[in-house]
Amino acid sequence: MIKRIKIVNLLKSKDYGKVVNVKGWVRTKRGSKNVSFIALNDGSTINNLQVVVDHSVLMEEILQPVNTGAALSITGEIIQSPGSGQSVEVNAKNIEILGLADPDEYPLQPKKHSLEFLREIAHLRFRTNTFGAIARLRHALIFATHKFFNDKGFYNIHSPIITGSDAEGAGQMFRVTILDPKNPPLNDDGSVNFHEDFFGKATNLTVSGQLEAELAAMGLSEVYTFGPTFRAENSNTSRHLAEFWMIEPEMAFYDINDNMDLAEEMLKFIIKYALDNCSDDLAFLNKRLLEEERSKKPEERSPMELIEKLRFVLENKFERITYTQAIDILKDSNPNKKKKFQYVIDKWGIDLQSEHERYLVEKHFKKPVIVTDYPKEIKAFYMKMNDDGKTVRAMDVLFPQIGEIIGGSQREEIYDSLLKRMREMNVPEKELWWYLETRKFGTVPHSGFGLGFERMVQFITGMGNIRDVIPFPRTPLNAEF
RNA sequence: UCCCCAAUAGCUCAGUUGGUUAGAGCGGCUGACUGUUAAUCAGUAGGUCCCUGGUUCAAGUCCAGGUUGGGGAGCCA
Repeated sequence: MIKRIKIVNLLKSKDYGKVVNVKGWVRTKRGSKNVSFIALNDGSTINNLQVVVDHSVLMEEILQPVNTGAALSITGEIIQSPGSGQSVEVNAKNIEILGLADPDEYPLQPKKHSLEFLREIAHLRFRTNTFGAIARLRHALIFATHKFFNDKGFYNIHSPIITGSDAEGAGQMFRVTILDPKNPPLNDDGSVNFHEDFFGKATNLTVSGQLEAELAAMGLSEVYTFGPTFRAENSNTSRHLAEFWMIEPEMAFYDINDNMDLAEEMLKFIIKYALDNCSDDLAFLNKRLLEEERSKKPEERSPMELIEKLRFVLENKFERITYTQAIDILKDSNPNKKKKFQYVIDKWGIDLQSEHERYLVEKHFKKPVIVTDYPKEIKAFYMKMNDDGKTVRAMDVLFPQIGEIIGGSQREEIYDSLLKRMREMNVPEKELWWYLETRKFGTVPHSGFGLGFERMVQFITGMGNIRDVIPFPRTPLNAEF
């Protein structure tokens, strides 16, 4: 029995004359009278293996039903390729058909398909160059994330996916219940009696692991979560999912500056990991983006190619400004004076809109920007109050094209101050008794942030729509597959 | 949820002012071809023009409603 070799390793091999077995899916088949060529891919690399079928060795009839999409097991000899597209190829001695793909039904062709079409056949899109590259990159970025934190002595914490608290304050939640929706048990006042539900209380899917991560950090010092997150918002944009993956580090003894340093170091580590380990896939995505941009108007094109942009982020320090400085810059900016902004900046205290964030990142600083010290009114209850009593130690990391990639803060660690903020913002203190207790027993200054994993994958792959960087996207009206 | 745009062959698209039998490229199939690179060449099949209703002698084309998709905004990561 000849052992199977993966195409990624075979393409690096120089064992000419060695007989090997490869298995994979046919990308294209082309032939002439005496010889046929099969481009075979097994997902181990974006590059295809060229399999040569000499019709004097193997009957052409074997290949007759083989088409794009068919799965083959091929045994043959590694040879140095006389052709120009590759250095190594395989001379087939035996071909076993593992599974055919009826060309009348199989939707993928050896041509460019629209991303919209591929979204409709998400079960098959792993077999394309683009989605293969994204899947491999996504994996590498997951691995790099764990490596980064592990190397720094952080512990990975599995925060709960089902939560009994609806006070996490990050948007609409998905209810988790085993009650009969047509006939739920009712209280005397007609409301649903959740005491009879599975957990004896109303439960939801988590919108954030932060509060639990804070609990862990209060004993383990430095922790991070990396888990699924669910938001039942009716968001229809290219950067929102109802189910996404979030990375949430939480660190005891870190102030807001330590927090920013960590965020910047982490993003750069992961980008560098991708550049160092995924060069073939990135080169392909770089080319893909370039071709896509050709159809855009010149003024809408990105000033940098994908890889160039990643290097640029890596080599430049993120700009750090306060909210107040951001408002001053925006107030004096040309688009604001000429009323080009849809929302004109007139006074301190308003929330920054996408157009403002994009101006700061893409036009003014031309690099990632971290905005800190936002007005307390537009930020969450748990953020540490500054001495001015007006702003909190929040930080948003803004990236070109995708906007907010990280949102974080130093947390309010003083019991009385936190309780005051909860009451001001109508956060139910009774439900979060356990959260408050961390401020009662051995409280320490601490910080953390949340990074939307898919937004980072978007940035690194150059994909414009977040639905294309997660295998099976969950968005309003879409839970197929 | 709001604003804008789109839906025609398996895919990507064209379709004039409303006017006869709706087209192209790619892909499929058949054949040709001395090693091709999304091969090439010849031939061939392939259509509920998104759905429902309306206007009209006549609708792929105009109007209304709906569905789905895309872009932007909000919510955010």
